[in-house]
Amino acid sequence: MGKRTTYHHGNLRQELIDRAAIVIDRDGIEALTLRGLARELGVSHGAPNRHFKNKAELLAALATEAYEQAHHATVEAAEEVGDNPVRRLNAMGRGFLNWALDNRALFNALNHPDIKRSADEALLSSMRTFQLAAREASIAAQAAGRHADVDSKLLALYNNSVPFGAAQLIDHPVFAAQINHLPREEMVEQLMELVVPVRKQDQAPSH
Amino acid sequence: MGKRTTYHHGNLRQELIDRAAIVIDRDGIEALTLRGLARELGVSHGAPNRHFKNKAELLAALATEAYEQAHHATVEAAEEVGDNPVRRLNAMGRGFLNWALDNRALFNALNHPDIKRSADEALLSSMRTFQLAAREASIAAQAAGRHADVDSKLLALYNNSVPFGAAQLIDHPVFAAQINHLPREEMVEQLMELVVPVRKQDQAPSH
DNA sequence: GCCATAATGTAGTCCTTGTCTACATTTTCT
DNA sequence: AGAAAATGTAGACAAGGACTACATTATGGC
Repeated sequence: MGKRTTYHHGNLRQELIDRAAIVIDRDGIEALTLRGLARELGVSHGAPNRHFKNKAELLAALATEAYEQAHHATVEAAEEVGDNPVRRLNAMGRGFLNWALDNRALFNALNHPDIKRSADEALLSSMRTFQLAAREASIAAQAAGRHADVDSKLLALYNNSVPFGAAQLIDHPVFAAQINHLPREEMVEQLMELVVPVRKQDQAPSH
Repeated sequence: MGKRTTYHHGNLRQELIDRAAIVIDRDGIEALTLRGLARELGVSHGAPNRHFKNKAELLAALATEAYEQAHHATVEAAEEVGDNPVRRLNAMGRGFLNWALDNRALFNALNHPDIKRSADEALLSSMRTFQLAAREASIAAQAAGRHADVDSKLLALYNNSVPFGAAQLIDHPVFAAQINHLPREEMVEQLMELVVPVRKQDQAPSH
């Protein structure tokens, strides 16, 4: 841990964010302290204040990284399935859900109810980038014929709600017991198949 | 506030829970303190400890009440629409979502990532009651022909994910901008219509 | 290369909070 | 009525957030 020879740490800001995610996974969000992070990284208790004015700002930075990662995960998943807009929308849901399940601390940061209060420009920007990609994918799929008759904003909400809600429920101590009999990848795929069916056909609304 | 003449408060435990919800709505979860609650209720700083061993236990109690209220709201919504299992499932989603939007603090408590760590028997019990009702409604609708071919546990996850995820997203500063043009009730109804269609027909899978 | 200045880390301080303990008051039960 | 349980109070202490003055290092103009 934290033993270093140089006076300056070199990369403290990013390591604070990374370590915060580890601590949240390990001990919970309530146990996250700036002083504790400083100890784990081998710097003095005041050092984190040079990078984050306060604790809320650290949370905001964590959430910013969360949105960036989520965006990356969804876009990458879409790229893997080619050009079909419906397949892309389906893939983005899977990509997001897989990312959320693999990065609980970041997903929690992204959903932290206080995040709205301390949102700075960087956070808002990462939110918008992520949201825009999700929205555009939904609109493209709709233009390709999926749920053509539904209000597009509402449809985007629906498409987004499933991965967000499922990520919440899947590691819920009571709800999770239902579904852990399925392999993760299989479960994610079947779930998204209910939202945006792609197995049999892409665009016809009935089956 | 909190001026009282009697030595004993009379109903401190419940008022701590109620006030906690108010504080969370007003100032955020990070701003919730036991001493602050004590001040607002006009009791000494140690009084809350008589009812909650620690802060986590207060959060657990808040979450317990949240699950009880959520259960009540969903069951009541189901009762209002009669016996048809598909209509009931649809109504429960609407009931939950409307409750969540009207009770942000309790919904946040119910989703607090640390809740799992401090779950006592009362909380687990309220979780199970709520989860069971949701699960049984999903199974009943499936028995009535809705998505008969899908794994029932996965289908229950899907049915639950939408209200949970939507409640998260609807008051999100960036995502919300999309949908606030619709009246709330209308939006909830249209959203659940996408998950469990009831307007045109109840049981036929195609439209 | 030199040095003014910014960036970054340290140590000390103050205030608040969580939690424990000893004690006070009230309610409950017999 | 009186013992025992429940509930509230006051004080103490450790830990954390946030501020300050100061120390060390990095950087950019010259």
